[in-house]
Amino acid sequence: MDDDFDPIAEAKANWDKRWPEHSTYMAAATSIMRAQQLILKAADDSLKPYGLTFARYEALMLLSFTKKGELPLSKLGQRLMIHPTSVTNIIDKLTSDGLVERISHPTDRRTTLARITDLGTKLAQEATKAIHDVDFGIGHLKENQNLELIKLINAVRGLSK
Amino acid sequence: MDDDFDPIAEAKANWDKRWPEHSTYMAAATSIMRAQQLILKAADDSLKPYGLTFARYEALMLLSFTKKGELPLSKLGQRLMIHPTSVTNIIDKLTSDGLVERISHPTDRRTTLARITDLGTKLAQEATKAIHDVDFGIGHLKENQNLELIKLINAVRGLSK
DNA sequence: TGCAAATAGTAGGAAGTCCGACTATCTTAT
DNA sequence: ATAAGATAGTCGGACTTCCTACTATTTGCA
Repeated sequence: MDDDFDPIAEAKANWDKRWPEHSTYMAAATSIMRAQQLILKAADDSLKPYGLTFARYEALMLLSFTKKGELPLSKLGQRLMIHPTSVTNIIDKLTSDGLVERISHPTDRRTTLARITDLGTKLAQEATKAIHDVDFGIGHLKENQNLELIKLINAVRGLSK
Repeated sequence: MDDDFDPIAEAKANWDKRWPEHSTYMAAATSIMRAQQLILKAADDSLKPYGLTFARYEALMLLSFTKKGELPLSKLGQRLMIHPTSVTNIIDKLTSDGLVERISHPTDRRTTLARITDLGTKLAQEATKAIHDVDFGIGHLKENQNLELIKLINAVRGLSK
């Protein structure tokens, strides 16, 4: 059994035989899917001791960067590029863990603000150390590889110009 | 309101202020996470008319590439790089849709084979046309961008050498 | 031979994601 | 002024993923 057999290379070979003009799209798309799994797992593992997931960590950090430590849920969703229902889900959990609290917006009664608590701030700091220790699961990359990757994914995201 | 405001660039700027030595890791990791969501959505949307998801489409294609149209579930899991329980889940659904059937391995009574049905084969062909129409959600990339992306993600996956 | 370890698959449960539907509130255009 | 449309958030449901067991079988070593 091949131990460093690469399933993506195998799939690409199958595509090349049948639909060569689509094979690199398939391989690039599949590569991103697999890489995401690896990164998410590394990040989640490093955050587990703090009771956080990567999704919740990102939300917490976003709040910690604001002047007042608060943000409307809708804005949170935009920044994290997730569905409104996912925001509700994430904030529900952060709230029940005492890391965030829901407060009402002073002038717009539709909107709810999430505000980070002192406990949330402290936990975010510790969690950041942990996730930096593994550099988001890609600590083995070089600086210019990171930059190149960001640039290419900007193209994927349609920001290339 | 900025309309082509980029949340990842914003996050990177926040990191640069505080932890500049980790900022490109954060940005690269986050980029991959977001790109995966976009690609998965594009793929799933194109497959929806056929009642398939990307995960199930991949499994179906893998079976269709084999000589006999069958593969042990464990091997399927290795190729798709997913957890054994996810394989069970995917094959359950494909089976109940009549696209695949479970048969027992002739010599090893522990293993179950998944075998693609005629219906499954036909559906896989049609679904492939649909997903090729959108080129896995990244049809706007150029060939060399695909190749560069694959290469960089091989590094992420630790295959660089 | 025979027992421990590895392998294959599944059940149950926790998380996360999305979608559709729905209420409440604000904005805008007539 | 008011009716139509946009925006904010939540609920319920569907789906996928993983993890922790757990059973059944096979392999391998002693």
